[in-house]
Amino acid sequence: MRDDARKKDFGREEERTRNDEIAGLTDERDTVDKLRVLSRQEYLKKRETQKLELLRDEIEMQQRLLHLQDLTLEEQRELAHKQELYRLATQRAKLIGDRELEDEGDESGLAPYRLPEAYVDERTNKSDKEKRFAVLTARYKDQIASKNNAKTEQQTWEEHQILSAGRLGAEIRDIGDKHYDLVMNESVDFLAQEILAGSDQDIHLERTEFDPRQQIQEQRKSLPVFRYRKELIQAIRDHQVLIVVGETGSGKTTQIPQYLVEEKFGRVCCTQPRRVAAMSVAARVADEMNVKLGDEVGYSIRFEDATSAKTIIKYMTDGMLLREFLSEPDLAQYSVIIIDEAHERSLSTDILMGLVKDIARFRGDDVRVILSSATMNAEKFSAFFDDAPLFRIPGRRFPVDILYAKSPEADYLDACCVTVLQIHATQPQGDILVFLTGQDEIELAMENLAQRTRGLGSQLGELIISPIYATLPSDQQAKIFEPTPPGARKVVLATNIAETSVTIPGIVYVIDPGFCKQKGFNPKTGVESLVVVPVSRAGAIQRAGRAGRMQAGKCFRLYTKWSYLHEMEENTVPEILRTNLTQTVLLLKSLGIDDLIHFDFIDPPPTETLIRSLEQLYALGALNDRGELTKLGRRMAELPLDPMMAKCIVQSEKYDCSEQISTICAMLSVNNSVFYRPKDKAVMADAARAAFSRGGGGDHIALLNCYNAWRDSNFSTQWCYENFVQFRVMRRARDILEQLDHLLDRVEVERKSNPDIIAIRKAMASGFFYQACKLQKSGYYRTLKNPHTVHIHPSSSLYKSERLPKWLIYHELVFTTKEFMRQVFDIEPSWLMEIAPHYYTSKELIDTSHRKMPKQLGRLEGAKVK
DNA sequence: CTCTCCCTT
Repeated sequence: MRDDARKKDFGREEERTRNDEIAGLTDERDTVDKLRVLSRQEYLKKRETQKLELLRDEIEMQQRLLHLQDLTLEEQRELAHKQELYRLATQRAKLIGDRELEDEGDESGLAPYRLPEAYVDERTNKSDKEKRFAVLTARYKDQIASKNNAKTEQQTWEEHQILSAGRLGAEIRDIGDKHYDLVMNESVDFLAQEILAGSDQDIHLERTEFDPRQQIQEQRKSLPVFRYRKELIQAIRDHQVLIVVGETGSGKTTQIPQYLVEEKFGRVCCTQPRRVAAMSVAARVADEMNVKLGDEVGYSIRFEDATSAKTIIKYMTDGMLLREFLSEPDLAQYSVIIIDEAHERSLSTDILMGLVKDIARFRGDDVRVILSSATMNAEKFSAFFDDAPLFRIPGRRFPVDILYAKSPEADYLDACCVTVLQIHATQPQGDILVFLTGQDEIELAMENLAQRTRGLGSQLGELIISPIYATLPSDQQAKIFEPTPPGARKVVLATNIAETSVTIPGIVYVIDPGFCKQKGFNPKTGVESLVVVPVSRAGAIQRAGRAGRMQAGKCFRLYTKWSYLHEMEENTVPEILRTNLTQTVLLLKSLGIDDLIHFDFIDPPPTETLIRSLEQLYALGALNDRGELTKLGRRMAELPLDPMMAKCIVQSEKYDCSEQISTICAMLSVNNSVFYRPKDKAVMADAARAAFSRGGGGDHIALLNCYNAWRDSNFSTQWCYENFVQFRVMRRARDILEQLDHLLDRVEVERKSNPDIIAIRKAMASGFFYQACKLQKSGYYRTLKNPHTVHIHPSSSLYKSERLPKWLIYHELVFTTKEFMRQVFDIEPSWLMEIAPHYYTSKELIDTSHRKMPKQLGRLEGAKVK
């Protein structure tokens, strides 16, 4: 308190001196100018770190955008340029420390470096879409401008590509090359077996060198889809549902909506499985049509709606369209519905397909449906939509040689590293992409590679090792986009993120060990799992394709051709078959779909999953005993949360703590790592994390404390850094909280604050009573319903508690090496009687405190006996 | 005494 007051006084003092200074000036205009300068100085000082953050985000954004368009050298160079700017700017910030920005400029006689214009309004901290997209689209404009030069690097590059693409299935080298013996004594033998054919007949484009607008139109005409325009439009006229099969680079996502608008089909919506894709494709199309983004062409994603009454082409995430069904069940505003990337089979896409099929029947000739997919699953989609015709458009890709291991490898991680070095020693220039299963494995591989390359520096070129996975802080993610220096070779160790979400420039070689981590769900126990499984053939093809984005490439599969053909599944099991569907079931119920067992799913989920969801919704009071949606259920469906959390929010009113519960729900929603734990600073990170749970109350209260502390720091990045908290994740939690706060009005919950941790935990328990468990004599826990043994996850704040709580509620049950409860808090059994008398009998909730319960020591002994 | 594959409302 006192500290705060002093700070405020200090601020006022400063202001006073400044005002005195200003008062000394006679000319009013000078005053204004001076004010402007002062405020600018103030502004610069205050916002420098945040601006750096923005630049970094922008880099990240652009990197994510890259995968949507064909990569050009311009794009890469611009990105590299930005990264260099960012590097210099951060370096400079470090160097000058507290010195005034203006001073340095004077000393050197040069204007100090200024960051690009911020596109975030510093008052509201909201992004200004127009500015933001001016920054984003500048890239395309630059590209067009530079093409007007006599012979650009772009042209040279493309000419080179045309030549190299001519040799389809370029020579396959014997990997057991003679250079290789110099480097190491072990190797992995490969057999060259097949070629993932390229299709690049359209790469040569004719150029007219005048108007940039014309250039854009020329570019559009060069896309493979263009030559099929007439037939495509005719097919759409003739058939209500059409499956468009086109590989990446065919231009289907950007062009088809434009053709439809040019042919006056009416309003078009096009769904994407990812947010960045929806945004960047919309930006691209707005540019091609020469309109302002958000007018005729717009996008709609969570937290951002860039559409208006004028919008005729709307790109959106699939989940967003699903939400639109709630307010407009027949989607009457759209004349054409395009579901893009349907082959990815995301949960939302699958549900959409069922709903859209129904709409198509209901609305008749009034609506057109287009499913856009890669080759896989296309026939299946056609069968689902009553044998809808397929329309095939060739893509644009370079050939990739595929090599299989001669015999299975026992230790694939080791085999990966050996193969990396084999490629490095024997293959021509080009970066390597290795697919691994998770962060742990990536870190192991980094160590392994570092060890193997130690002392080899003089014999081989430098090997730059970069990791990439989703929870890696964004500044470290940026490393994979840095151009490889001449003579060196980059190795990117990636998770599945590199399969679809991020495209890394310069990759020529792919190493595929054939595994990935995959989420699963056991409907009988409600346990989620995250286990390593073999990839499907479709996944393997997708991975191999990553080698052929820039030039002809090679893919090394660390499994035999026999296992590829006989042991691997054809397709990845769609998400709908391996997730908890409670939230989806609630959504469908609120859309008036009563008979879920017979809903038209393209792949019907296990009946147990649906029944479990229905039971849970009944227990929560969202459905009545006839399975009909209740008023409570309708309110819960409005909230973009898991029904258990939605229930907590609705119930929080009773405990006067809706603010606290909303905060906890927002923090729980950003499920992945709020807390950052680098290996070398693990002790410090753990200590910082422990500080949030000092007052007790379990992990949920710790999350609340964490958010509030960050809010009290005025959402500072520095604070995040000091407390090993990920800024990116916290910012997302803030967005979610803001959205929940708006929705409180709609679900008629009053905003109230109550810091009492008992009230907060009771409110949380009113949604999660379903997931309670009780300490056993063994020192382990046993769930009350569907009894089975579970363990507190070691990352939990209650893991090390001296006296283990007798009763716990968990947020999530995940099987990895054991059945772990992630995010737990302790409760009194009497609360369960108070909250869910319909669900528990008093017998189940007998307090056994009179009996002797084990402490931490006893638990360990128990483990030893077993 | 363990890590959290990837997405989305």
